[in-house]
Amino acid sequence: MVEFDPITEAHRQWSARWPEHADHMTAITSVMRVQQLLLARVEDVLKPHSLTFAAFEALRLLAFTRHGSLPMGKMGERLMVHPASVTNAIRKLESRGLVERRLSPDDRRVVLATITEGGRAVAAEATDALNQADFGLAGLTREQAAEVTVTLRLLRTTAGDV
Amino acid sequence: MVEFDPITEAHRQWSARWPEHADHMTAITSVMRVQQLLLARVEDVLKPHSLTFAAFEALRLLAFTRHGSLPMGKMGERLMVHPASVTNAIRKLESRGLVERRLSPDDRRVVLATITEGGRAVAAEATDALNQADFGLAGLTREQAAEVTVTLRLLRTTAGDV
DNA sequence: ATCTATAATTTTAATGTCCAAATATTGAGT
DNA sequence: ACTCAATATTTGGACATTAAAATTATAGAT
Repeated sequence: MVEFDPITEAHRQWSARWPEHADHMTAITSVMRVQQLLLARVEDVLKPHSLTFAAFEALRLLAFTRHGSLPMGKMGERLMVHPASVTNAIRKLESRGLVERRLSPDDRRVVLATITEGGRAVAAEATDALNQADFGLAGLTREQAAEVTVTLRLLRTTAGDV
Repeated sequence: MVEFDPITEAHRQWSARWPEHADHMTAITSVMRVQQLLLARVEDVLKPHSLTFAAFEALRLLAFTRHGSLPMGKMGERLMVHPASVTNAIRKLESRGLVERRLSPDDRRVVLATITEGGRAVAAEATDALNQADFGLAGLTREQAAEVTVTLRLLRTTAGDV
């Protein structure tokens, strides 16, 4: 709890000078702040499993696939992150033996990341922990959580996503 | 535009296994994605002014104050970032002559960051650029932008913010 | 006066993200 | 076959963020 809300204060400052832009400024600031808060919460939950959120998402994605493997590039698309970030995340998982990398037999430019048995176990435990913690959103009902998604999808749409 | 939406797909996968947690998972993922998109847009607008969003916010905050200066610690509170991040941002601004640092006469533990005339000029230009670009949210009406803020405030409240 | 706990800031080290450039491989056209 | 543009991934560089330790200064208690 903060004595006063910095975001409300920023909106006040902006309204006094550029009233027609204050709402957009505040929306951005809210997104940045919420992301920061939620990421911290989620990573707290994942810490005992030695996973970052990015690593968790990569592992979870592989566990979902039919054969437990996916080309690096496809992972970047699905996770919506830069290819270099995938390289980074997979390297770390590989060093822990949770994932293996091999060249695709079909196209040797392609690197297939494959989840190991150990990786599946860690993914299952971490998933359970996050679900129990409701991803740091225990304070929201399912309806409220869905509302957040809907509102942000509107924003993603105008941003060229979706 | 993506052929299919990775977030919708993730929701489908989650629903098939842990239906009671799918909405919370998707809300988190949406927040992360939107933050990434908006930060990229905002930083594109700021690039010609050689400012990152973090640096812009620090400069803007100083320009708002009565005397154009604030203790480092207070800046961290207002910007809701780690003290080390403030140190980092101010160091960079100082090296460009946009901000000066001096010890507080009242308490010599305190460092006062003070915006210079040059800093005010850059802040004004960058602010104008962001306002013109509606902070990357040109696709949203003021009402829609306000709705984003309201929805996320609900989330911030349950997360102990506000 | 002196000691000690508290406070403000910086430094250091570990991570994570992105971009741009480099490397390797494929595939299409001639 | 041969050339060349396109594709997949990694590497190196620039930043940002955080936690934890170190530094310096203040203020309250004895």
